[in-house]
Amino acid sequence: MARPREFDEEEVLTRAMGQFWSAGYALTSVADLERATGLGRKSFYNAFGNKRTLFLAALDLFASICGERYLAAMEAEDAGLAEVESVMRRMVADREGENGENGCLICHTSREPIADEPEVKQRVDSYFSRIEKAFHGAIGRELERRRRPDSPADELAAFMTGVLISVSLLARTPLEQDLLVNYLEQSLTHLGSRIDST
Amino acid sequence: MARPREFDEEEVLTRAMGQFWSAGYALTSVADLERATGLGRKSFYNAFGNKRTLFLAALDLFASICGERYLAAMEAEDAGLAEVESVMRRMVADREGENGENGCLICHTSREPIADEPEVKQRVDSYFSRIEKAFHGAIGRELERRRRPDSPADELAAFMTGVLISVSLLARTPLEQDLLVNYLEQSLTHLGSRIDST
DNA sequence: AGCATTTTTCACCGGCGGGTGTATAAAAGA
DNA sequence: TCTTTTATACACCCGCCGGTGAAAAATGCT
Repeated sequence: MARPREFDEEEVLTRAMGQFWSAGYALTSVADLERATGLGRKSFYNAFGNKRTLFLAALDLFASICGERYLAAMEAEDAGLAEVESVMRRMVADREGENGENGCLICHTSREPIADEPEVKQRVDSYFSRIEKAFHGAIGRELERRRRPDSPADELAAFMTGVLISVSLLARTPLEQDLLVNYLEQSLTHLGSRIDST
Repeated sequence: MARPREFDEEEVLTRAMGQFWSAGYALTSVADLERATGLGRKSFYNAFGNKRTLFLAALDLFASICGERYLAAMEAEDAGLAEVESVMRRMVADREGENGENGCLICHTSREPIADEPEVKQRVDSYFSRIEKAFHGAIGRELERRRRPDSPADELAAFMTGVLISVSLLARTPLEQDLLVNYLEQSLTHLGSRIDST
């Protein structure tokens, strides 16, 4: 019927996400996206509408990737304190890998002006609440296992949510990796000791 | 001898700082600065050179103001755990006041592209290390008072540095104030318990 | 008053921002 | 082969960006 596309939409989206990830929305120009994806101007607009729409798609992709890599382990039926600890340690360790210095795209986005737009805000809020629910589930189960029905799972889940988001935000700071590791380990010590004894 | 200025340089600097504070460096245009200060284009360039130079001055002003408001209490000769706690609580409480949702200018700056420029990087680093030293001093004194010479003042100071910067960064996030208060209180609980007992 | 000096006003510059219109190229069906 | 449909290449649009030039206005000094 017509001329076929010369690019794979999913791969382009992945590259675009990488660009937003490292520079943020406001500081990514359409020229940057062309460079990152290899697409021409018009092909880009034909396929994705505009910069904003592409960004929303990138946010969704990121949420599904990171949900899989980090949150899924804590959302498992039998997840407990061990899973919380390993996930958090993986996050900090990942800072040393590819794109690691970039932290979490959604956490950064939450601090950009574009986060005021409803379609963005909704995505940020739902990701954040997914984080909190994941912690609540795992921590709650750990407390149940130790037969502490009246324990502060709410408080601890909210605390760990703050820690997780902080780690992502601190990742883009000149603070040394040592300090981040120490920060995380102390937070986990606190979590552990509050679970051990009320 | 010559025509006098129609503005007070210090007041203008303060207003400019406010603008950078709420929007950051990259997202503040010279037009924004004109609006915020009331100056005309050329007056502005005559007085401050350019946007970058003005920003450096704003950073210095901010460091001295915040150093006074927060760090000074912990840097006092006899400061201990009580001062650490009250300073941190003040920071979180300040989020509800004027400019409160903006957190700390220097913390935000550390995550902007301009932080790569040496003159900026140096200011950020020195402010961060001042924070860490302030914590180290107060926590160290508290530990001495309780006769714990072999205690982990280093670790705890680094931890609290992470907490302080996190609070500033989280301030610009859609997270609820409740969550921030809880995050801080748990961190202080951890600090207190690690000081109490090794 | 007249001059020297500085500040202010305002028009202007080239460059880059997001986004579009047009012409051409490539495929499928007839 | 010819038509239809869609994708590409590329020139182009206007508005905002940081920064500047030139002339007017306001002062102190003589």
